[in-house]
Amino acid sequence: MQKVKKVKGTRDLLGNQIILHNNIIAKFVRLCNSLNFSQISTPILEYSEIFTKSLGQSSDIVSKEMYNFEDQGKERLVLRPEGTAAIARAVITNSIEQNLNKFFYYGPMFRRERPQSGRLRQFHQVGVEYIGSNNYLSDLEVIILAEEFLKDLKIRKKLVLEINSLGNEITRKKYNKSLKSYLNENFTQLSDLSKERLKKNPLRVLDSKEENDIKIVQSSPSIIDFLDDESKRMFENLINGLEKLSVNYNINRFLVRGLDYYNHSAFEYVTEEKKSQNTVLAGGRYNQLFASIGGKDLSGVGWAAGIERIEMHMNDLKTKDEKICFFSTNNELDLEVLKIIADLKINISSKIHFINSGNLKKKFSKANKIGAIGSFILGEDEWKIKKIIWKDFCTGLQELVELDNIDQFLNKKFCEK
RNA sequence: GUGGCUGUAGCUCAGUUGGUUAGAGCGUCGGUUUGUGGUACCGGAUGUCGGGGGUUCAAAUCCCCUCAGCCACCCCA
Repeated sequence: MQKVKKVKGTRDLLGNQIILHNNIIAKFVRLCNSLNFSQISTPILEYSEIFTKSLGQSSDIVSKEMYNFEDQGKERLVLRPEGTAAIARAVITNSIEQNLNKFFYYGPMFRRERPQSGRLRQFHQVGVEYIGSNNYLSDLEVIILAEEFLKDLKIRKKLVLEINSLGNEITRKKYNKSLKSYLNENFTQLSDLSKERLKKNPLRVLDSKEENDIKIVQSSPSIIDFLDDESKRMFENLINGLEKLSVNYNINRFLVRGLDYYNHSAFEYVTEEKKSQNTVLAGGRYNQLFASIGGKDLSGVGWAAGIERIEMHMNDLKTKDEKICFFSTNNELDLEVLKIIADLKINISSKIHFINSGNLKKKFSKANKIGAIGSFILGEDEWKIKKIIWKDFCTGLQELVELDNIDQFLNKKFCEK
């Protein structure tokens, strides 16, 4: 049985899934608008260099996960793997670098990985970017937005906010050196994987999952001790602010970033479930991003959340949409029924469904099966006197409604709900 | 990219140590006479047992290959 397949790691959204998906976005949009973030939508296609220059050649995203191809005009294009770099590009190309830009966005992202729970090749993100401010208060503002968003979705309590500072470039350089020498002292005890990581990106050893690595890492030097005065002040201010705002957080000195453009604050909302994909929302500050793709020296802070990962922690929603069916007793009246539906001038949340086949019994049965709360039935006798039957499926009672009054009848019956 | 598990009707699954026409529940369709559903009863249809190859008198069942899905590593949202 060879059915047509969908592309690996992609999903069709239908039924309750797309309702949930749209709900999440709707809540996000409402919240962002109210905090004066404005929407931006950038293309899914970008030139490869937008990401290769900003994320870093050595990052996994660039080195092996990007959908990267040459189009018919011999241009190197990619399906965007993330939002931040693309938005930075948009800020530069639209010449709005001098503005204070508060953006929010949502849409699909693409990474060619092996799919598993909470990981897809086409996935969807919502995110915000606060660009042009180097003030820790902006960090706080986007974190508050994240807090409100997660509370609105009723998943905040399932998550822990972890936060760290990566300092600036100088701190990182110094710290890297110290960490490297520490790890080299313990080289023989490291896992093979971490030995490899030590060469490519020593910071990554910090979030290894190997038991032995974790032990070694416990007594490694802490990046927080390497922060220069400016970075230190920034981090302290941020922590202070979180305290003042009663945001629950956890300082996690092992929290690092795989992408080159991050510095200073880094934060993640994670679940403590054993699931492997436990990051739901992640963000931080970036000060080298703009320069890396040829813009002014701008700084920003932002985060992105995976819609699919949010969904994993949400309860199944019960859709309680009311349906009202219309059908005839005699198929010759079907066009009349359709005309009645077309002429309705109503403002109700219930959905109108026209049943167009089967004998009368079947029609009732169908109406019942789709969960209708009641039906309008047009019979020959009633049609002659310009009336239609309304049957309430809960009570089983019927009444006759004047066709001229059907709008009022419906509005009155279903409006207050 | 590496590893583990799974693949039988539309869906959820059963299928005993290889043995005749491959099963159940749900769903679907039809019926239980007239213009009335939800409940009940009766009946029908549907599968190249993921695909290909092999072993055997005989394969859903054993072996090999392949594809797909799930899960984990890597990495990340």
